[in-house]
Amino acid sequence: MLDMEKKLKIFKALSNQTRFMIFKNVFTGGYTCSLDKVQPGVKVNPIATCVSTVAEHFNFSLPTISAHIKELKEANIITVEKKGNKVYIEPNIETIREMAECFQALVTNFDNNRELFFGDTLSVK
Amino acid sequence: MLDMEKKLKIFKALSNQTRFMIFKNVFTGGYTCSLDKVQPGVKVNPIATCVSTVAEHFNFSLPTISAHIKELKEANIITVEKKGNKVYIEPNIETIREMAECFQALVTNFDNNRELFFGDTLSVK
DNA sequence: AATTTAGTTAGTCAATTAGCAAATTAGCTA
DNA sequence: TAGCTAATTTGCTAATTGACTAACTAAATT
Repeated sequence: MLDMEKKLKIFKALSNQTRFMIFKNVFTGGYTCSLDKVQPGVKVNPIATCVSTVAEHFNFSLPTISAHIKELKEANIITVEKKGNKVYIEPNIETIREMAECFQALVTNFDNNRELFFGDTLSVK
Repeated sequence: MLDMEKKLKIFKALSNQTRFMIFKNVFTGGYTCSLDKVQPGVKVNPIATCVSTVAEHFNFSLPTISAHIKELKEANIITVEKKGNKVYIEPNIETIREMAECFQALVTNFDNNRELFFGDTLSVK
């Protein structure tokens, strides 16, 4: 379960446009870099990318992108794994699934409460 | 549909602990202030609260809380309505529903892609 | 009409953030 | 081993954020 502190980190990580775009592209596999460069025998998720490949797609310096990726990692919405001198980045689907569940729980509870206590109406006299 | 700019605002709004707590309590109805003070004939959501009632529950000044509420409003995750000299605050369930759908769509697409393209396995040789 | 209540606006300040370049570390390659 | 590639760390700056108090506006109460 995601406690408040973890949620705050996730929201903060996703509140910056650059990080949001990195996340988007890591998540949708837009910047795949691993399959064509991987050493024989190295096991890497085929949608993984790496820091410099991500950086190629932004007009920001590598250190800036690296720092953003670190923040996404610390929010636990991506995972990173060093193989050789590259750092492979993958989406952390479990955290996203939990976020979906949190928001959905809010909606469900809200609807249930409204029905149970207020007869499914939003206004009172 | 929530475009990127709207999502960024929502994430930013929820990335601050004070705003997160305000949101939580507005959403779960913890700080109800309206029913016992409402004027005859004034229609207010029974789970609505107002700015000063929220502020009572925090060790921050009223202007600070007011500014936080403004940011939550501009992120469209709460709505505010002035009645007399009070501002009643309500959760905006529709935006939360959309957030739940966005995260769920990400999860669903990820699972589908993995199954379709990678045979439901995360690693390749 | 004067006072109180509810809330916002304006101005200030310290802390944090997001960017950069330079230096450093670690691993690969010739 | 020397040099290249990938990434991180360090130190810097400008902009933004989150808090405050004081001053203000608007509505309700006395």
